[in-house]
Amino acid sequence: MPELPEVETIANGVDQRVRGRTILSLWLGSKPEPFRSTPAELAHALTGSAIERVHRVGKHIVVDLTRDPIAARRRSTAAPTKSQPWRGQWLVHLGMTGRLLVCQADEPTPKHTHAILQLDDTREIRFVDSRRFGRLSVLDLSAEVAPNTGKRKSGASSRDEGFLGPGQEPLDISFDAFCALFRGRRTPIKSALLNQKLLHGVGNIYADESLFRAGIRPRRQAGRLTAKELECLHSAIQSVLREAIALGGSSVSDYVDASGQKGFFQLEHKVYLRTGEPCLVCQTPVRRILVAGRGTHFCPHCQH
DNA sequence: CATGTTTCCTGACAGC
DNA sequence: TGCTGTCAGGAAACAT
Repeated sequence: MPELPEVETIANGVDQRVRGRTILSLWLGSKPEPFRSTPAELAHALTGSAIERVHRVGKHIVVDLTRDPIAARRRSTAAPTKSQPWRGQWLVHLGMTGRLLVCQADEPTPKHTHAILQLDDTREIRFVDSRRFGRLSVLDLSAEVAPNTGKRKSGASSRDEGFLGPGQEPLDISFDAFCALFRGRRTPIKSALLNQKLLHGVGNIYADESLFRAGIRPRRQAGRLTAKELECLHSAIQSVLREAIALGGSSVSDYVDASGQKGFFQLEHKVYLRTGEPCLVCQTPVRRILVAGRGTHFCPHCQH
């Protein structure tokens, strides 16, 4: 399932392939679940827009879009002399099984394709998602930025809480800010790590792997970790995520990047999906429990 | 507010 | 072979 390292890999791959291209047209499937913006909003933001860059925020792939004033004027009769370029963003959340693929337009369309963006060459960007937990939405930045303050209007998009919300980037967060996230929380540390309102981008695989590396049991109360343990966890999360990004993510179930390549970090997993197998450090069988409704893997000897 | 539980989806896989 | 049942999980909705 795509978490931060997988999303980073996909976003980088898509960026390399389509940066600078223009979206000529858009096709949307009939299943409504994947669309958090209306089809009209999606069409308005995407059709005719140029892709300025593709990057990652938390678990979202963010496609920065622009339309220059000349093109915008051509599209409408209004002709302001000093019009700013129109700006927007296409947000893609892959959920469990979502894929964002760049391919030739004549390649066969896979089952569960929900959106196709035709580019100004012979290629397409396709959003494919069998389980339909993934979500597509667009932001109109020109409309949502107040002219005087430059700040986004409050309440512009409560639907995109996970994207614009309070969560912090785990690779950027300072140790002090990291500690503050958990202070006073009685929820299990694993639940806190999965909470996107606290940290962006950590999912089931990297929560388990980080807790193993830090030697902390997943059910420990978040607010009761010692300073030393928090220090271990802070650096464990960052090192696990960085190593996973370097290896192109973890390919469990059917994850592939923008060109269909698999990642290699699954070969480095110490506990995730290793239930009953010997711990690679102490040989104790890896145990599986349920935390926050998620399968949770840990070594009862190495983690305290 | 904080925390726990249920729901949405389909493919994979076990068992008969 | 083909059917049925179970399970996985991100995040939102709902319940406590």
